[in-house]
Amino acid sequence: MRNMPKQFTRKWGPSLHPSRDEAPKTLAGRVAQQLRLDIIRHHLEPGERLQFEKLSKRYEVGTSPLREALFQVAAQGLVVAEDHKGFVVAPIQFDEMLDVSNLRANLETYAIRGAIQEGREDWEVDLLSAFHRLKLAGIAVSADQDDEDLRTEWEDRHRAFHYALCKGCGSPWLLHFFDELYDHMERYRRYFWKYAERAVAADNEHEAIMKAALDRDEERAATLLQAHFQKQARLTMNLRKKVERAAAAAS
Amino acid sequence: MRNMPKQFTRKWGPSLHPSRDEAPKTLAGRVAQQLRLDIIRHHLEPGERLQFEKLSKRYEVGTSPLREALFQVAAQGLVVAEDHKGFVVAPIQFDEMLDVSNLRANLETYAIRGAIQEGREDWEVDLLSAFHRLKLAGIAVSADQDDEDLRTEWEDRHRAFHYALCKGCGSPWLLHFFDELYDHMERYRRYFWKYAERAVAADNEHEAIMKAALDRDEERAATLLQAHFQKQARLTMNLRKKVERAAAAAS
DNA sequence: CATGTCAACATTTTCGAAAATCTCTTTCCG
DNA sequence: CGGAAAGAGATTTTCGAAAATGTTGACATG
Repeated sequence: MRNMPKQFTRKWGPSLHPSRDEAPKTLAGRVAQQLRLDIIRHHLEPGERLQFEKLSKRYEVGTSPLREALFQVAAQGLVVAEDHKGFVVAPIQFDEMLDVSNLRANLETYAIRGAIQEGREDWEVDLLSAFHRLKLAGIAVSADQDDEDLRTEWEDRHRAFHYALCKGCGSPWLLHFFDELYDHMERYRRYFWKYAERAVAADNEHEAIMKAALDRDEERAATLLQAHFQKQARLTMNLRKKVERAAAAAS
Repeated sequence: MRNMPKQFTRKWGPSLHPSRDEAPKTLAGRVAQQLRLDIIRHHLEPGERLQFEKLSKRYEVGTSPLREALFQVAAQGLVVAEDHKGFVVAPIQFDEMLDVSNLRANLETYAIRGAIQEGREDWEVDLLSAFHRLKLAGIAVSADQDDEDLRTEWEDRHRAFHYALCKGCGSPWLLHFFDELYDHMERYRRYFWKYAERAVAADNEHEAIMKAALDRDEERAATLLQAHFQKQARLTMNLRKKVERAAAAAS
């Protein structure tokens, strides 16, 4: 046993997406995380060119770590790299948003089915507390719709809730894709903050989904989740028209 | 119209995974592709440390492009990066293989449904020719099971066939995930070449799936595809036991 | 004998400058 | 006037060396 090659003894998990909480020890990693946040939160505009000189000043690093950070974020699609032409913040593309939303619907449905079949006790506990935290943040936001920090807190907890739903499925690859897709979705949702009041709080839907999951009712949970995504997609498609009209009028 | 901000006018698509055919113009990109192939084809061993000095000689590049290449491949999970400790070829983990396989089954089923609903004429044509090419390669391989090049050709066409199945769905994100997952799957499949005769050629299954797709019979296609994956999973799980017994005996 | 500390070494990470590539303007010719 | 060619300028990409970090083994200590 003791002489088995090390590829068999390593504990498994893709260890891809760096966990949101743990800070990387290298400059490149830190810059990558800052970049991600700056893009998701629209501190960097969609379509904006990312020049090394400017970013070097902004993040106070040399070209090497900056370059590595850009590649990390580019692999995720939040920036696009063109050979010898540099990097650009990924543009806003409503068709892509729909694609992301549909794929999320599929993946999370798959995940919740797995979680309901295999999820253990701590999955239930985490899910329950994630929902509670989301609910409280929802109440806070509806009290003051314009507070950036409250909305950001809500976003974080919303992500945590959906993540908690999926977590029980025990598929690291799925959770990795979840993270990548959710980053994009959050960016799109934040994009609409500028153009419209917050989409109707869907916490009752979240609660229904959670209850179905805790009841281990696979079909009900799947149906509710699909409906949840479809409703969100409808709402954002309406906003899309609004935004495009506004953009057309401005020209 | 002409003054619309550029994020609306860009044509859409995530443009993530660099297309397999088009060669990157930067050193880093080229090295990344070579690295991918070397890992998938086991020219670099699972678990092997990737030291800059050695890789610098191997690929004849400096540290900067090498580092960028490693990050690109690390984002895909074929190598894992540890801060200040360097890079390692992703280990072989059978649990992960099962995860990848299950996720592929789900994603490709989702894709084939979309393709059957929305796929256009050229999708059908591409699918048909991809199958034909796969079939021919299968015949060639069964004639000489030990020819590396023939098997590699078969692998390429097998990927192309599954890709052609999914392509009609028109979801760039799904196709991106497909590429990432398939790279891992191919690596695992090649891993078994060393330990076992090739898994039974499943070209009759491929043909049945293709026909169902061309008949636009969504349910039949989905069922056949699921069965296809389940059968492959069973086969590889058997091989897994064999490999693990061999590894245990060797120690 | 086990445990902790320190120094020397190996390796990764970062920096700053040189080389390569692209872009934009100007110029020249049909 | 239109379009190709050329050159200046801006930007990205690459290299090689310096700085930072992790690792190993010897030595001292409980």
